[in-house]
Amino acid sequence: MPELPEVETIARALREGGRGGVPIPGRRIERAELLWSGCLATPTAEFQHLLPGQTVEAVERRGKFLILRLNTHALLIHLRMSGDVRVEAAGQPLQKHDRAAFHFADGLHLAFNDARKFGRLWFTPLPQTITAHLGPEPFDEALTPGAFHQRLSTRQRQLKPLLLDQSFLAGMGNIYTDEALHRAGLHPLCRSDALQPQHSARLLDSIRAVLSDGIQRNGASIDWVYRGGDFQNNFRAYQRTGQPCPVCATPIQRLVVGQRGTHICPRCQPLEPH
DNA sequence: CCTGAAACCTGTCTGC
DNA sequence: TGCAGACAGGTTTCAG
Repeated sequence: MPELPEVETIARALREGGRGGVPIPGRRIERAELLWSGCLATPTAEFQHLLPGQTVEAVERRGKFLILRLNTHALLIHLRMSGDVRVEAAGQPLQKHDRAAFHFADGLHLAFNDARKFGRLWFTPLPQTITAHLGPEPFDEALTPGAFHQRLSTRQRQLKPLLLDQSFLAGMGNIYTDEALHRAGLHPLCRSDALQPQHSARLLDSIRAVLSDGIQRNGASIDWVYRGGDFQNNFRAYQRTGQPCPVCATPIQRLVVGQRGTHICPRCQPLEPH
């Protein structure tokens, strides 16, 4: 489920509580339990020896990474396609597909659940080395329309795969990319260096608009992967094949771009930008 | 540098 | 009911 708005929603719940969640900053991890060792991307020995006893000092998000800052290290969580985290009372039984559990000293645990086993954990003293390859945050004030246009026009890439490239921009996934391109009236196969400055500005505005909407609605819940958000009720293109475009009523089409299901309005999103 | 395909996995849904 | 196939919110790696 997780793109930037979903990860942001989870980070906020872990940090501040709300939506039934409990804040975890200030809590000490007494025991770390690895239920499927394949999810740990850093050495197991450090994880087992240095993690117990550390206290959660802060919860942050960078791109789609969830970052728990501990005393000397950080725990990074990437949910990939089907990952999820739960905070619950220690008495609650672990669930099917739980891959790791962090037991707090005061009777709570944080469970990392991931049916498809794509998600990963990193336990490291230098979290910035893990996130170093990421491009700018979409809401970074330094990312001006001019700077964004510069980034777009110095590459010769199809727009959709470029927006999905985390080293170009951090946090976009399949849903929000389709939604942003629809709002901007740009075709996913349009070349990034074919955009005029006004197109780039429109795209940046659209990206920020769909991400803001998603965050405001606590993310999107689809299929059996559920988070509790309701942005899925506001999709204009994503998974709306055959349904009318909310702008011009033309049926939404599905195509495949870069191996990803892609949804467009053929009328609002012509190949030649205008 | 760019594109497309395959790989990593399990679960759900559709159609025969 | 069973079964094959398509599809799924992501990322990495490799061939051309």
